[in-house]
Amino acid sequence: MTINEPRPEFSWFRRISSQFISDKDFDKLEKTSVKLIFKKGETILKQGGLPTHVVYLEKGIVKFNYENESSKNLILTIVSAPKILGGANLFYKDNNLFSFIAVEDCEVILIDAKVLEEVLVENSRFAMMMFQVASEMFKKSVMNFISLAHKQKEGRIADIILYLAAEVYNDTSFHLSLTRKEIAEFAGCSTENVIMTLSKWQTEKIISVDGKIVAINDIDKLKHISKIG
Amino acid sequence: MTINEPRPEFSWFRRISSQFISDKDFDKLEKTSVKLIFKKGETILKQGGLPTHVVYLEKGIVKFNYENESSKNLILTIVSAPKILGGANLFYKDNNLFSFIAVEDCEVILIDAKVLEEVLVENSRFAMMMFQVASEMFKKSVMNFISLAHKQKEGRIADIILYLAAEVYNDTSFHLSLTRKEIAEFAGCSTENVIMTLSKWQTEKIISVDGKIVAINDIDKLKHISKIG
DNA sequence: TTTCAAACATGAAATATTTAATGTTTTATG
DNA sequence: CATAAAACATTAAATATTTCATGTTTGAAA
Repeated sequence: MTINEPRPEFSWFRRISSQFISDKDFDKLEKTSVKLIFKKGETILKQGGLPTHVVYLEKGIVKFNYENESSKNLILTIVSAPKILGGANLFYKDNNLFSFIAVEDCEVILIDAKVLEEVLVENSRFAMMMFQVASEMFKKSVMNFISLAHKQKEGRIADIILYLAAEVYNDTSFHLSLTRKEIAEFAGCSTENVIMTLSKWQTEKIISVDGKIVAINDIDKLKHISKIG
Repeated sequence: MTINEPRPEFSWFRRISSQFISDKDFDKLEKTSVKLIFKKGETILKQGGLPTHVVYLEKGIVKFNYENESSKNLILTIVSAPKILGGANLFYKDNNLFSFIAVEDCEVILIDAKVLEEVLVENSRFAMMMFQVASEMFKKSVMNFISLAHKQKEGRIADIILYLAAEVYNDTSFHLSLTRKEIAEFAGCSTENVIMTLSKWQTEKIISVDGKIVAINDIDKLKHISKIG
């Protein structure tokens, strides 16, 4: 983790915020913010810690990771920049429910939570927008959980591949930055199951896998697997 | 479902709101609200419908129910009155992600979402408080899902019994208003599994079950089962 | 009160999933 | 570049879970 000067850009966040708050208020946020660079695998915000900052992800990919008492991980969702990382950690005063961990090198701006709250209180439309953003993230997690509860492994892994293509990499073929173990933690199953399923789909020509390179060849078949669970 | 006159009381909601909004604003909410009574099993708010109202649960118990394409249900969480039913349905502009269904007879006040939004925009501290409440609900669902993903059936069912005792019935012995099937939909497992597990715990004297009456005899053992998963 | 449907209950068979054992490949680091 | 650790991969055995078949009990409605 290294500190990077000078002042952060906030480009995407500035654009969407400008509809709701004044330049003065945005400057206030910017002045108390700090830009950091996290390398793959580094923890941006730790589960159990106090929510002193709100994370604006400017570049990179982040996993929402829950670790239980036995050190088993569960990935709640995975998001790509640009995004305000909210969910339960935004507006929520208790200790962070989960960690944010960089899945790829990330550029991140940490916004002081106190200052943000001041700005939110002064700009209720802005607050509403931020809550919408947080709800959006919540919805992503819930949909993943629903898949997890309703479907068998194959349906869950199909959902994850489809989700990654549509929402994270924005392409049907992509360089997978997650390990098989992480996909398993996302799907709530064993690593072996992920490996076996991907291999099987490879032989069935539904996807092509070459190490970290994944390409969806037959998205309809994948969607069908997702549907029948 | 029957309409009940005259004006709703809002007692709990009025009390917590009074710290944040004026009587005038509260009256505005009250005037556009309608009090309804739902019988056990009736749907208060339907999945897929538009979030035209925010639900204030004055009396009773409600399940958050998600139904998938194959008509299989998943219970996200269960809450008891008094409570503002939020989560993704509050402040969220898309169609409702899930239904609210009465698990026991309920007294409910439907608040016009548009009017509430007006009041929220005018009273940012009140808005923040409502966000907190919604986040609280979110946390409950997420914790249930985490249990679901990390633990085996017994750990999950133990979590549910503990949750119901602590958060819904506020007693270690209670009249269970859920069927075994509903517990299964909460735990994400088969009905048979719930029945077998409860019977097993009954013979092990961890709980007493007599039809709908459930009593926790050995809460430490139950917590241990929850812990080891 | 009778009757029917749903809920509750149990055990066995079928299926899904994890664990363990083993080996190869890739990746990071001294 | 060598080397160790992690990731990837495959299989069989062990375990967990669901499905199915069957029967009893309970509760709501005619």
